Amino acid sequence: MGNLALEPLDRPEGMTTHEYAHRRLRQAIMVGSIRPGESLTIRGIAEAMESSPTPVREALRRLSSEGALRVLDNRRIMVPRMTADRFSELVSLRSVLEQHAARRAVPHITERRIDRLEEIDRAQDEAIARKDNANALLLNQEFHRALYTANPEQVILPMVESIWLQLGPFLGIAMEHVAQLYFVDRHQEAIAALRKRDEDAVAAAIKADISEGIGGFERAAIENLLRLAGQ
Amino acid sequence: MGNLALEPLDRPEGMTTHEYAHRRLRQAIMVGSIRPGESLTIRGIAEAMESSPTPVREALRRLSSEGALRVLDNRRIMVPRMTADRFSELVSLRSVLEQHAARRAVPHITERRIDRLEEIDRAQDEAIARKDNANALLLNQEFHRALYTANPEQVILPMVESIWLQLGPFLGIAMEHVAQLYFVDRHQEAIAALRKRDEDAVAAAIKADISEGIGGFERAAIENLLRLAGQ
DNA sequence: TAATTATTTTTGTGATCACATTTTCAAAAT
DNA sequence: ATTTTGAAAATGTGATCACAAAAATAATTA
Repeated sequence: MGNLALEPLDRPEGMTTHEYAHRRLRQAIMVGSIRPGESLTIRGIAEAMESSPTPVREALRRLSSEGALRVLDNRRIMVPRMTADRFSELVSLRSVLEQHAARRAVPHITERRIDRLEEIDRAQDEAIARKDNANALLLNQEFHRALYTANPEQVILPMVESIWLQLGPFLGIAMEHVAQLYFVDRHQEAIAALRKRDEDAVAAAIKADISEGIGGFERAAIENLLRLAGQ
Repeated sequence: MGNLALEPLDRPEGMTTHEYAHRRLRQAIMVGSIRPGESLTIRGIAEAMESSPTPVREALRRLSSEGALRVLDNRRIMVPRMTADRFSELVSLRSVLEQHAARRAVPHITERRIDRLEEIDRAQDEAIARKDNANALLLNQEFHRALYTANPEQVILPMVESIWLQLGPFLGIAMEHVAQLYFVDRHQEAIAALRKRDEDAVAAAIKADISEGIGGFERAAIENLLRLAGQ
């Protein structure tokens, strides 16, 4: 079952073991360190994190409820396989969900937060420049998260992150087989729209960001990629 | 912490204890048997279900990831309180999400499934007629679920159900304080649109169904209701 | 050699226990 | 009467164990 590819990830004092296990596995899945179809065992993870089955089970249950893992009939747990249909479903849902999240954020946005968005976008560009795919991915998510969390009432974000989690493993093989993930984004357009508090324009920017970014994978390309990765 | 108000709920042979605990708690929350702000204890639930802490913890973790429960800083677990803002956020997201789910279902709909929708709608009307609020609620959900699951690729449904879960406890107090939950629906309109495979009309029907149904709660009414319930 | 059977190992599951923290409740002090 | 202190109870947490089912491996048979 592999070395889990889990960078240890710092653990704040007082954090419970099950929460730590959850965060660590989640991070690994999010950045594509675990491949679609790979199966995880409770004891294996417990051993890898030097803990015991009980907290690991809690972490795995949470991740399965978050769509990141699938529990099979034999009760074994694996990272879901990707298909072209599922990918299309995920991307179209992501578009709808994030447009809505963006709209609901606009009334609460502050100049201060927009400045932070600029910062994050700059950092992402740097990561892209040095071909640091994993960090570019994380910074891209950080940009979107920083926008949506302007809205103090957060019921959407967990769902958005669930989609990211479900896309993660596929992005992992994409990054492995495509030399450089094609990072186009419409962040500057979104920022400009935010400065004007133009809800429609912000939503349009997010829509374009997604459809031209991850939505750029065409059906044939996905199937080809999956075949390449032996899926 | 009360008697949990958990009707035993039949347990298929071979179902694990943690899954059973999850289903039972989930059902209770969904139909509003557990009040907002009520806190749950691992041992209490374990005792009520005649099992032990381990599987109950797994169930509670899942429910917290599904938005049905909130884990506090003191690690205690409770049903989230409702506020007018949160309610508005939930309903607007529900509208967007279910419209999208409906659209994605239309291409896969069959006459057979539409017939089943008619059946469910009839059953719901009967439940309403005999003032059986809980079952009317469940049958309403069943109607929506039966529509969305026409789409074989299901990433949306868990999110839709997460919203239902988060609205459940509030609906519980609503049913308690408003003699009869005002059940307006646009199911017949949705069915007619489905027969014509008219995606826009289906989405419009769902949108109206939600905004005239649960969306009918006005801000003042919600705050009043919460005060009445001692929230 | 291929298929079948038997054995061993792996794995998920649920109960139990000890520990630390938090909460609750009673007693004491201001 | 209110606050403070202290003891007792309740609670979340994580490790361990026994059990049953499943998977993997070895041995046997056709």
